[in-house]
Amino acid sequence: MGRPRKHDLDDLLDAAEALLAESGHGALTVRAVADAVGGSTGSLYHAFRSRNELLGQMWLRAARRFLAVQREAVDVCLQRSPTHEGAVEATIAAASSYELLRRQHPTSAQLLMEYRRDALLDDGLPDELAAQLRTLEGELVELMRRLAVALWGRADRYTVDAVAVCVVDLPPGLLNGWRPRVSDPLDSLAAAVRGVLATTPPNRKPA
Amino acid sequence: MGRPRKHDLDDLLDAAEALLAESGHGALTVRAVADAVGGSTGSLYHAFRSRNELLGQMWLRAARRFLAVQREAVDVCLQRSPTHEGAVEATIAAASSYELLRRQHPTSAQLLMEYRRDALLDDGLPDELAAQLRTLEGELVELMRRLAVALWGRADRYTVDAVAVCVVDLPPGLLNGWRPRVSDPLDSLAAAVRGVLATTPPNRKPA
DNA sequence: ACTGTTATAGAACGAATGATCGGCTACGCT
DNA sequence: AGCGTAGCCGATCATTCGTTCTATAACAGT
Repeated sequence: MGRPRKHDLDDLLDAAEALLAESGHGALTVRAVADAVGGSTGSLYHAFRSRNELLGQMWLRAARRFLAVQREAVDVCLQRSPTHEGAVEATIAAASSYELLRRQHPTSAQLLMEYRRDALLDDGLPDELAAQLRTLEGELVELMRRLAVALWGRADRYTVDAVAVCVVDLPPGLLNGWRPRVSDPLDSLAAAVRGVLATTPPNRKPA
Repeated sequence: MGRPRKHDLDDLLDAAEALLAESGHGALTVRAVADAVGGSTGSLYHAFRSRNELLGQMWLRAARRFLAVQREAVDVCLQRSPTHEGAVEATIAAASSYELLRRQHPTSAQLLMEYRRDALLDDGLPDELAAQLRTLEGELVELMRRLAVALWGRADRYTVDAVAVCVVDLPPGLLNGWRPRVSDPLDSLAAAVRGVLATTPPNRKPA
């Protein structure tokens, strides 16, 4: 019962992502999002409690999309070849999955690569949203632990740290396209990942 | 002639950097900078034509500091050992020089690692400032060309691109300390640089 | 047709922003 | 001593922000 929605919630998040991707952080205002979908600020505040929650939902959706793509890429690689080299390729695939996401959801990929969560979101998100973000973060850690086990047979904080470097720290700098590249950024990323994996953990060499 | 300055221009830039580093992009307002040095907004607008020029000067100073540190690190390495391995270590030193800068000017280093120039500065900077930024960028390219020559004997767009990956793209993600690290980030960086350099250029292997 | 519920529209509000302006102060020079 | 210049101060401007508010529109159930 009640009046039907004029705009899907996803449309609002799409508009917000598009504004962020095309015009930058400063252009992402409540009014701009409302105008972009042909709505009003009032109805936007009926869909989201605050601007911060809108940004939080936007981030959560992008992160979910990313994790789904990354999970599948890792699964395929690990299943195809359960050797150490297979695990290395799985880690490269995990790092490269930003590029896969970009094909499906370009603005989501750009969002995740260009902005850190803390820089975009303020504190004090609604409890449920904060809980979902924590859950998702836990799932990402779990995926990294699986990679660590596949690589070195154990998932302690050293090995997981090395995987995190490859999967979290490396990709944004290498795949975000602000600098004109002549060679394929994915090649650079793969080389960097191999370099990091080859030197960790300290007392173990790849077979 | 004229009244002497109450606050050095560098003090204003220091205050701006400190605000940016400690409280983030949103806290860097004209009033906040003026308050931080115990001055007024009016006198700040006497020192800088606009907020944008203040940010531009801040960026320029940080970039100059960075290039100076990086230049010296590269020179020392290249001079000590003119072999290919020496050049590799020089490239690692260039990439690691964010860490050196952090010791001398912590907020400058954080500024350069955390914020992209285009994301912080608006267009339409004063001509002289824009020219100085271009000049500095040219000097950075020149330094990268020197590294490319030391590494592979030539500085074409492929080799310079590879050096740029190591020196420009890799360090911010690996050295910016938002994620708690257990192993030394500099080790990860060195490993990543070695990985990238080992796979470029396509038809050349390290001696 | 009436009622209840939900969504929308858009004006309005207070706070904060970048920028401007006129009056004032402290110095060097003659 | 008096003047010109450069710098400082702080009230003030118009604008824009996130948010709130009230009235209205569109549905479902009876």
